[in-house]
Amino acid sequence: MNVLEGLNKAQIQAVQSDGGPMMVIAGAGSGKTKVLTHRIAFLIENGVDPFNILALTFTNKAAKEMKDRIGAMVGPGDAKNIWMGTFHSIFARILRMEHERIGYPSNFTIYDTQDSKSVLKSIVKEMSLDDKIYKPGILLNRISGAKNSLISETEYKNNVDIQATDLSSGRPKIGDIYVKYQQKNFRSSAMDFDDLLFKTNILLKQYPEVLYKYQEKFKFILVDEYQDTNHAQYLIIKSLAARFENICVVGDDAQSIYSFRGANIQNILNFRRDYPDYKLFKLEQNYRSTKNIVEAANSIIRINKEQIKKEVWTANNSGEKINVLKSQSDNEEGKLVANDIFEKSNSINDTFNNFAILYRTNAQSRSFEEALRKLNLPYKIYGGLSFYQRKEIKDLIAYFRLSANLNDEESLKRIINYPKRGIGQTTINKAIACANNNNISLWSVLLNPELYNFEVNSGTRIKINNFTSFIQNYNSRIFTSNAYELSLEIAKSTGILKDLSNDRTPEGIVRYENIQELLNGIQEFSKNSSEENLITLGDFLVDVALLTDADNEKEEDKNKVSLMTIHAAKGLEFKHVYVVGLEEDLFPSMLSKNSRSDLEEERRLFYVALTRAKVKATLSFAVNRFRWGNLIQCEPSRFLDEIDPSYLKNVSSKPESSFIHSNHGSPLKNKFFSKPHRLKKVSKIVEKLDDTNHQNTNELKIGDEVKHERFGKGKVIELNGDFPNTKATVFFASAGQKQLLLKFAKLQLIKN
DNA sequence: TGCCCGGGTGTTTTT
DNA sequence: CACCCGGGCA
Repeated sequence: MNVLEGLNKAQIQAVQSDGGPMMVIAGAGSGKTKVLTHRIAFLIENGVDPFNILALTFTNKAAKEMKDRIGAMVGPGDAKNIWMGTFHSIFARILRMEHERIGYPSNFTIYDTQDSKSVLKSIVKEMSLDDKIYKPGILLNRISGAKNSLISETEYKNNVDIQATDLSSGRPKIGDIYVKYQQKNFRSSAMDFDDLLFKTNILLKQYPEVLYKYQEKFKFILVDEYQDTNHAQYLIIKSLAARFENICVVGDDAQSIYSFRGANIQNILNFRRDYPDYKLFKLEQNYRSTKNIVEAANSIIRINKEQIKKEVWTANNSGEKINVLKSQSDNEEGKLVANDIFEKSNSINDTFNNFAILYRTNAQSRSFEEALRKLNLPYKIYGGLSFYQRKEIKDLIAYFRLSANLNDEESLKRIINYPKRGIGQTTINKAIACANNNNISLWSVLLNPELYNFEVNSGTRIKINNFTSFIQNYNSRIFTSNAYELSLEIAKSTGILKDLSNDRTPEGIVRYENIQELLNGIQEFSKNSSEENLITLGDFLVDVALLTDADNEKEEDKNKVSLMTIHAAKGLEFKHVYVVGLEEDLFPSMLSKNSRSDLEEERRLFYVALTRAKVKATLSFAVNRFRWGNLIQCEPSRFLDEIDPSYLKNVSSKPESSFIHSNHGSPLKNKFFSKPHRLKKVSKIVEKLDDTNHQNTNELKIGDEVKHERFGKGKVIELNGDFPNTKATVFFASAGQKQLLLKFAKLQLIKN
C-alpha cells in the first residue's frame, strides 16, 4: 500500500516532510492519527529502522491501534519493533532497564493513585497530624504538581515561595510529608505515576552516557496529543530529541483539556522557541462531522482568547441541526435521552455502538443507566471504577505484586490478613513502627522480628511465619513459572477463590466473576508461553498499574451505547452524540468559574464533546437535579447561549412521539436565548477580563514583580516585541528564568 | 480481633 | 445519596 494514498495535500506535506523539528496543528476530525501513522510508515519505507522510532501516545489503546494500522502498511514485523506507548509505560520500561543508576530494583512496583493516597494517609497518621487538614487528595496534588515541575522533596522544603504557600493554606508540613513519602516508597521499592517521569528526567540529566544511548536509539521521535503533555514530559522529549532534532509533535491547542494534570499550552510555545527553524503544518479540513456540527463548534471555540488561529472547515453535508433537550429533572433527562436513542436506532436502523452519552462527571451516569436498562438498551460505561481498581482484583493482584516485590508495603498491608489469618491491626501497626524506626521495609521486619525489636507473642509469630513462608515460595517462582499456572495456584491456595464463591449475594457473584475474568486475562496473556519462551506473572505485572479499562475491550461490548466522561471520549468519534448535563456549575464546573483559564478549558472540553459527533449532536440540560442528596435548581449552561443559534433546533421538552410520560412539558421555546440579561452579563465579564489582560500587557515594565499561576512569584527582567506579541523574560524563584508570551501567560502584577 | 451500625463528609476531569 | 471511618459490642 502506498503510504500517501487517501491523504489530502496538507496531510501529504506533513507525512513526507524531511526530518527535523515539525509541529502539526490538527483541528478536530482532521486526520491527525492518520498523519501520524502514515508518517511513521513513510519513515520506515524510506529506510528508517523501526527500532529507531519512538512514538508517544496518550493512551495504551491509541498506541495499539496505531501499531495495527502501521502494521497493515509496512508489515506487522516492522510495526512491532517501534517503541510505541504512553509516556508512562515507555519510561517505566526504560527505568526497569536502567534501574541500577537510580538505585531501584528492576522489579519495582508502580503505585496507582489509590496506593499513593493510602501511603499518604498512613504518613499523616504516623506524624499525628490532623487528617481533616492533611487530606490525602490534597497532599497528592501538591506532591504531584511538584514532581511534574521537577521539584524534588529537598527543593520543595527549601523553596521559600512554596513554603509560604503551604503555610498560608494551613498545611506547613507538606514538605515533611513529601520527604517521608519518597522515603517510604523507596523502601517499598515503589514508584508512583509521577516518579516515572521525574526519575526519567533525573536519569537522563545525571547520566550523559544513558542520555546518549537513548538519543542514538530514538533517532525519530513522534508525540501525539502534544497539547496535553506536562513540563516533565516536555523536558524528556526535549533532551531525547536534542541530538538529531527529528521531532514531530501533533496536537490541537483547542483540545487541551488536561491542565489540571499539569498540561500546558506553554509547551507549544516552547516548541517554537526551542526549534526556531521548525516546520509548521496545519490540518484544517474536518472529515468527521457535518457542517452544522463543525460550524457550531467553531462558534464556541472562537470565544476563547488563548488559541492558535486556525479555520476548521468541512466539505461534508450540512446535516441536521443540533437538538436541545430540556428536562425537569436528572431522571427525566435520562429517560429523554434513552428514548431518543431507542427511537433513532429503530427508525434509521443504526446499531447501538453508534451512540454515545457524554457527561462532565462520572457521577452523572446513574440516571442514564437506569433509563437505558428500562428500555432494554445495551450500554457500556467507560471509566468510573476501573476493573483494575475493584477491591477483589486489587486483592489478588496484591498477592502477585508482593510476590514479585517483597518490599511492596501497600500490597503487604492489603493481604497480610486477607483472607483472615488472625494477624490484626495492632500487630501490623507495631511492625510498621519498627520498619519506620529502622528505615527498613515492612517485609524485613516480619522476616526477622528480633533484629528490629519487633515484639510479638509466639502464637502471632507462628501465623506471621506461615504467611511469609508461603509468600516466599511464590516469590521464588514468580519469574520462573508460567503466569497462568501460578496465578491460579495463588487464587486457590490463599483461599480467595473459596472465600468469594461462598458469597452468594449478587455483589459476591460479580466479584467471583471478576476474579475469573482476571485469571482468564492472564491465561490469554500467557497463551504463547513455552519452555524456551516462558511468560511469567512477573511479565504480566510489569505495567498492570498502567492499564485501563479501554485496554481490554471485550467482544460482547461491541454493540453497546457508550457512556463516558468527555475526557474519556477524547480521540473517539460516534455518529450520534448526546452531551448532557449542560447546566451552570456542572458544565462549566463550579470550580472552574473563578478563573478565566479554567473556564476556557471547560469551553475546550465542550468543543471536544461536540466534535465527537459525526452525524448528529444532541445537547441536554435539566432544570432540577439531585446533588449532595437534595434537589437543586439549575440554570442552563452558558455554553448553550454561546453557540450560534442558527445551528440549533428549538428547545423541546418532549420527544417527538412520546410513550414515556413527560408531563409538565411546556415546550419553553428558546428559553435560554430569550434571556438577554444573562448574555450581557457574560460578555461583560469577558470584557472585564480583557481589560485586566491588556493592562498587564501594556503596563508591565522591567523590574515588576509578578505572579504566575504555575511558577509562582517572579521578577520581570526583560521585555521584547510589541503588543499583542510582547514577550517577557521573567525570573521565578521556583522555576528559574522563563520566557513568556504575555497574551498567553497569566501574569498577575504584584508590585511595581 | 471482628463485625455492625451511625454519623460525618464530600464531587471534576486521569496516566 | 454513597462512602468511609470510628466507636461500641460480641
